[in-house]
Amino acid sequence: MSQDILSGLLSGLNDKQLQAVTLPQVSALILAGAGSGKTRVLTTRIAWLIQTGAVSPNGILGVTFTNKAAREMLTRLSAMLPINTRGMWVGTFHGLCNRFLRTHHREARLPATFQILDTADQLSAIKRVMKLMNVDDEKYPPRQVQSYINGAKDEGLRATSMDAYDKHSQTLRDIFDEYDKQCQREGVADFAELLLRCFETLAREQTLRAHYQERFRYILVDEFQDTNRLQYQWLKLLAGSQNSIFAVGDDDQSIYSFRGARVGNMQDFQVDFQVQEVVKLEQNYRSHSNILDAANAIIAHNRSRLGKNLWTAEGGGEPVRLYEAYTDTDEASFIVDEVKALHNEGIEFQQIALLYRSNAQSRILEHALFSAGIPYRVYGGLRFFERAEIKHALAYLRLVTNPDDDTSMLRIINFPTRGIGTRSLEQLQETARSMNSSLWQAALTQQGKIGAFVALIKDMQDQCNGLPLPEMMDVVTQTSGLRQHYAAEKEGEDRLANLDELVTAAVTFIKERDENDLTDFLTFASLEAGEHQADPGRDALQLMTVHAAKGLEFHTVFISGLEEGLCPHENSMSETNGLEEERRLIYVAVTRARRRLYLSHAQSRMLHGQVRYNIPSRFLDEIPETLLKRLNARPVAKNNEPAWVESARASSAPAPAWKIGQGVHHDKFGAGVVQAYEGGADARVQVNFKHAGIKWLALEYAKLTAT
DNA sequence: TGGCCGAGACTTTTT
DNA sequence: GTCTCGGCCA
Repeated sequence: MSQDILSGLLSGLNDKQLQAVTLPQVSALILAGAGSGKTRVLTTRIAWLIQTGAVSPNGILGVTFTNKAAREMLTRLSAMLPINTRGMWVGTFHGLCNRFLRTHHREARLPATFQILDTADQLSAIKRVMKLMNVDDEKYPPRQVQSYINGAKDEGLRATSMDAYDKHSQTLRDIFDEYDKQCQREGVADFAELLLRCFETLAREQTLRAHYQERFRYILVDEFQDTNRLQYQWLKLLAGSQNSIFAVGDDDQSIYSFRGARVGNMQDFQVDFQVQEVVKLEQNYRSHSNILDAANAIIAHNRSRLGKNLWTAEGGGEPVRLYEAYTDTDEASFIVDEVKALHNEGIEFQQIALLYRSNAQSRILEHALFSAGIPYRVYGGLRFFERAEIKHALAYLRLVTNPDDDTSMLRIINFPTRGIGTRSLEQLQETARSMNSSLWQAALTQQGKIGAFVALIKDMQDQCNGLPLPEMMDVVTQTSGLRQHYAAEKEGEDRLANLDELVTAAVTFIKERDENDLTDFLTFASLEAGEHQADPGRDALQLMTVHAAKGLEFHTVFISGLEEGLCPHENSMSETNGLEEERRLIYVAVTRARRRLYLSHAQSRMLHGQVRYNIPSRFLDEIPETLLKRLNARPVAKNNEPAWVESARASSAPAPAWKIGQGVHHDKFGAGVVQAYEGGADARVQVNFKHAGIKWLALEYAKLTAT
């Protein structure tokens, strides 16, 4: 019986995958290329460990970066094995640290109901600290202060260990210090704090550390190339001297260094954990080889690599299409026309993605799509729990559990307006400061409007006591006056609908987790901000940045704006290894495509309200010409046809007919035999090369000679 | 308190 | 081009 499960688990794995899954208890680095079955290996490894009796589900720690990835792992796992995954520690770094901190809040020196600050909350908390400290926000832009603080925490540093060699860095350090004190006072933790606090607690509390080290015999990490210094230290601490870490990652897909991700962790890991063998998963199950060859050729230009080459058992497939547009609008209309054609051929819109380097590029594409009536969906806007009305409602709820949360208090003390103006607020803040207490404590001493607000929150606390979550949502949105406020607003319907949706979210939360704890729900809202404004169910084209596309795949991918300055982005050039990261970005983008890939650039484009003339991205030059099919714009379009149609037609005229079975020679691929032939606008031949394998070659460009 | 206007920014953002 | 923020006025 269990033998059956075991062989079922392992069947269908290729040699490398099998090797990775069945490694003995050693720390291992799995270099998993794009589309190489990484998630499958990771989950099968866990299932295999459990099924062979190496470890109980309790002894496994599985870490990912996104909630989606964590969910995916759990879902697959429960499909593989008849186990209850509920008690398993599989989750995101933040989710797991949160779990730890809730359980051991005393040792971590946090209130049991501590709240989590998201990025926006953190920024306003920083602004508050700076105001209190009388720091000039022209000299110290709050956003920069924020990235200073987060950058430090990501490295595992506190204010006390920050260098301060001049006035400026001293001030930054002081703000950092004050900010942390404020968070502590208010019982809140930002994202980075979750990790740092968990790390520090484990480092300090010997008993706790021993307990978890004893427990987590097998630690598995997804997207290891994206770990920052602190996350790596955290893993090391948990691993201790006897546990093993199974790290899966791809250095070529490291695109988050601007957020503290440190590819160097992969090299360090090999040394620190005496990794004997790096298992490389290079067989790609996603794309045709023309696409992979293009990706390989591009990434080969990077110097700092662990080294890896993707290959596929499938054929060459279609050539990579390259379009040079005159303007950004021309580029957009080209894409629209191609998308229409593809859709007519039966490709679903949702199987087509338009990728770009920066969000600013989406507008013009959206405009063209909208005019053409093509349904599309843009990823990356505000998420559900980030919407203003939702954050307002949540702020009331946060005060209900933890009235000392000043950030939430300030958000809603006068929203909807109840006559508490800037002046009275300043007085209240002054009082709080002199009492060295939270705003709430100060407010308790007040009469008048502030007193009425206190009474309002107390009333909510009473009403919510013992209620199911969805009803709490109702109580709060009613009692606070939020509903009335939005009902009276001209365009308030959407916001009201979102408030209703909040109730639904609470219902779903209870159904899925079988718990009714407000703090848990609020944590969920912070840690899992919800879908990026989705309109699912409808077949729509997918628009997103390259970053957002990581981990996804599509039948057809358009990568637009491949121009110097945009991609590689000009701002990246001043950063160390900036160019290499930009190249990895292109690599990620290219490897999203299964069957068809379009690359495009425009000679001129409107950027920041100015027309800019860009030269084609250097990355385009790195793709071998033999893999490309150029669809160039023509200055004049006849018959109202898009310019590129004519161009394609014009190039179709002379096509030397190759016969199947004919021996040929190619400068790069060497000797081969023609296997298939296609005529028409883009005549091409399929050649089976002795050494390079089967490839489709565009006759227009490939220099083939008969042998 | 809210609305309007001008200045200035503007790469990417798993949590 | 377009969004956000801060200041100023009704």
